[in-house]
Amino acid sequence: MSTSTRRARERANTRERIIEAALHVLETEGIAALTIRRIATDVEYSAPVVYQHFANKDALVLELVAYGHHLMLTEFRQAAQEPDTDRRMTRIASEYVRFAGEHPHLYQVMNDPVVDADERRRVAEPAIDVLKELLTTWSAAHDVVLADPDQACEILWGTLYGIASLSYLGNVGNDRARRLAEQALRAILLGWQTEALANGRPASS
Amino acid sequence: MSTSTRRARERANTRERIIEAALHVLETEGIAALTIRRIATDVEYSAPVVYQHFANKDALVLELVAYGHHLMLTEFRQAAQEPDTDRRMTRIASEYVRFAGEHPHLYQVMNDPVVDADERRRVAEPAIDVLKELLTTWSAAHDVVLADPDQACEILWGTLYGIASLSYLGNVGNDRARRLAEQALRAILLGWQTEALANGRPASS
DNA sequence: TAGGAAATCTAACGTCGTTAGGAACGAGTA
DNA sequence: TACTCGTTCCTAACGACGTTAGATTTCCTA
Repeated sequence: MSTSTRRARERANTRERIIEAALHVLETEGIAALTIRRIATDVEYSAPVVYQHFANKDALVLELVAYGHHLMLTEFRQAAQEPDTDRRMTRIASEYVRFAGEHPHLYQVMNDPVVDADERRRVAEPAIDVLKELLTTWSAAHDVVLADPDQACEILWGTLYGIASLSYLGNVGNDRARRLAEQALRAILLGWQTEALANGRPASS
Repeated sequence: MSTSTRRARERANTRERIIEAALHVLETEGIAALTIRRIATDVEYSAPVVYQHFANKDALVLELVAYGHHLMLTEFRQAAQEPDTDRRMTRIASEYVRFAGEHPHLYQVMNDPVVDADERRRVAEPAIDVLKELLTTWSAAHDVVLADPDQACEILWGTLYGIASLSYLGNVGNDRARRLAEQALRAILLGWQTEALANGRPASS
């Protein structure tokens, strides 16, 4: 009995080591270096051992994607502690882009079309939920009734993703991208605010 | 003399056929099917022949990327004919996202980090310039002085890219993404307008 | 200590991008 | 017409990839 639990513990341990090795390779050398053989070598095993812990390479990569979103989520929660409602939104924007700049390869994999769309959406959900929550409190604080909060959240998420991509695709530097994101968010929110102010009817119709 | 020109013509012709075959494979079967051997088979040659026309696969792919931007540019120019200044901007947004939805695999390759950043930026430039031009006329028509028009253009470009990506990454349907893009653009522009109106000073500070 | 399951390895398959080396072709010249 | 030479093209191969099969070793248990 005790030996079987120990074996299970060892199994879980090597599984974790594989993930960590994969993450290290990805972050330090990019996605091109992320091969099964390379990862196996780093954990001092032969390649087939990896397949005892993951069905295939995609499953392993998905684990990295999930970790990436987890990491991003914690940074989001930190930014969400900002008391000022408006500044909180721009900080989220800034943090999002900063994350993409600090973990370019991880960010790239997090949004790589090769990983299954459903899985990608699933692991991204918690982070999106934080944004949604912040948007809700923002709209309440400014008496802005959004006709479709989900839609509004998707707009913000897409905008942040796009501007962060400008950075990691090399179109603009990360610092500049952060400013762009902050301003984009500010402009969108201000637009919704004025729209709601102009007609008593809800914004984002 | 005449034979050498004929040979050159034939060379250029097979080169073109290779590009067309590659484009066809990409658009109909996706990037995973885009292999040198497959393309060579489709033009009834052996694989090494491709390397007489392109230094490597990346060079061939870059040709597809350039074509994609060319295609997008023509659709942009068409949308730019819309007389109404505001509607013109939302139409650009809509067309951008529609393009991504109609040519998902091509769009994916157009923004794939594996193609060189400088080259990618270079081939994308004309399309961005159209957007910049439209933004300039828009700001003039609304007496909105943008502090940094380039920055403003980058924001719009990034936003469109992000929201279009929501569609091709499978987060939202294409029709919905088009509406999102239109609204995002509308909100941003309205935000800038308000900002400019509020203080006599320029928007997008 | 013998047996059997679990863990691990080596070797291989098929595919990829890419290159080397030689065969076939076709135009200009003796 | 026969020779030559540059171009064009193909077959074969290399190394690396993800992945699987089968043999071998390790280690617990009875």
